[in-house]
Amino acid sequence: MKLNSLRGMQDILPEESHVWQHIEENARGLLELYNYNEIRPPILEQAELFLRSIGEDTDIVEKEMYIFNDKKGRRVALRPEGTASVVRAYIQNSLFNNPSPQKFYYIGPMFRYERPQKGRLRQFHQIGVECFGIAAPSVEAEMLWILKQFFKKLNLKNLTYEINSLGCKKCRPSYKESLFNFLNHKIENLCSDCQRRFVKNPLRVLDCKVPGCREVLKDVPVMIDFLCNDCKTHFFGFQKELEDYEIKYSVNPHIVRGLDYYTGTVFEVTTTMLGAQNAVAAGGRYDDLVGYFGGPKTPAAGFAIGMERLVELSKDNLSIESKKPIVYVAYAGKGLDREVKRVISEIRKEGFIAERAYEDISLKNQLKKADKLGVEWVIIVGEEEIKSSLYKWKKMKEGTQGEAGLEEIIKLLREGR
RNA sequence: GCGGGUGUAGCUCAACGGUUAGAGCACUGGACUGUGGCUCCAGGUGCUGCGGGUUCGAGUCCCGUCAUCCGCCCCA
Repeated sequence: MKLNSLRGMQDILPEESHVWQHIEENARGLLELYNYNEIRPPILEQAELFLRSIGEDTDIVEKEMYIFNDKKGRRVALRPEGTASVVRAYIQNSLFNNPSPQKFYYIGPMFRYERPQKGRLRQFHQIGVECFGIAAPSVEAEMLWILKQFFKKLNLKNLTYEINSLGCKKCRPSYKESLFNFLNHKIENLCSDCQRRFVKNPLRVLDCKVPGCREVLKDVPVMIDFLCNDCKTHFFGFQKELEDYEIKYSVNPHIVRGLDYYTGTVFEVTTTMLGAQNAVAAGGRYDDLVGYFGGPKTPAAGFAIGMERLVELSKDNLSIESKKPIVYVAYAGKGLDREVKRVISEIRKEGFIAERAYEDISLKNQLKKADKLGVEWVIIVGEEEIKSSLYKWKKMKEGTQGEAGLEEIIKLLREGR
């Protein structure tokens, strides 16, 4: 019986994991410069955490959650996103008693039970960032700035920055009412999906791509026109900051986001290079969520980057230093294992990735293996060499070889690096 | 959850419904017992995704199923 990985769950093999490591190292380095520090919440949480934060009527909760009962019958779920867990950790550990702002990042797997396609998997990975305690738009503006820096480091081009404001508890209801009234007598003109959306979550109709719906939506009221004074001030302040950072953005009133907890600012970074899955990073403000979960009323904002999409976009324009071995230590003759271990361990001590034969094979085959590994140097240990304390070295590419003591060989390796 | 494409060796792909299913690359060993690449030889390369059906005969046609890819929904 052949065992395969589950649908939508992929192995990240060494060749690609080097790209992942490169991206992750860049992300950590950059985020820590902005005083974001890593938090590692569990991957499994009480299902209710997600049900309540993301929203019962969202697609994520309705059909995409990995949710099941554990041995004690508790409802648990694999996290479909990171924010809810970080909010939970923030409250549970009373981190609101630490000086504000509290800033976190995480890198790890998320799970959504969806139909896989290009750039979309059931287990996927996000780099997520959350900032608690600051209401000013400078937080989310800096987030876009960080994203821009990050994408620049990874050599990514052709990215679009779009922003919107979803309003707050005060102003969103009047907008929703206006939207409802607008759509209510045009409902026959909407596609079947939108008719369903209209009942469950009318905001969703806004980003429908069906031409007929787009036509209906031509003069649809937009949230921005309904923002209360506070939200308006915040949104304009946000845009002013983006201009300070010289980030080219556009206001897209149809961005609604798939999670219910967003308030005010939302943003998306998209590309045209990934087929239907165009969002590379997205986020926004969620000023009510901490309070909703019983913490002190705390403004917050965050975003997440899709790792797989990032890897897909960047692997071709990054030159990742290969991690293949530089040196192969071969032996010629029997009973030389101790000496090989001594030599190779000296070489590794110097920081060179080194490989050797682990079982008794001919020198010829060792050379063959060394060649296939693409090593630059082969050091040959034999009885003669032990007697003279001089080892044969061979530079594979040039085919040159010579004899030298271990000290001198290490010097050669250093020079050749 | 819905629609479409594709399933043959580890990989890329051939084979009119008709012998024992092939090629290239990769892999392992040898020719070459202390020297890789080139060449040659030998060799695993395989329940043709799985299960039914049609047929004298199915890798090939039909149905189902699973997997995968692409799209829809939605999202990172």
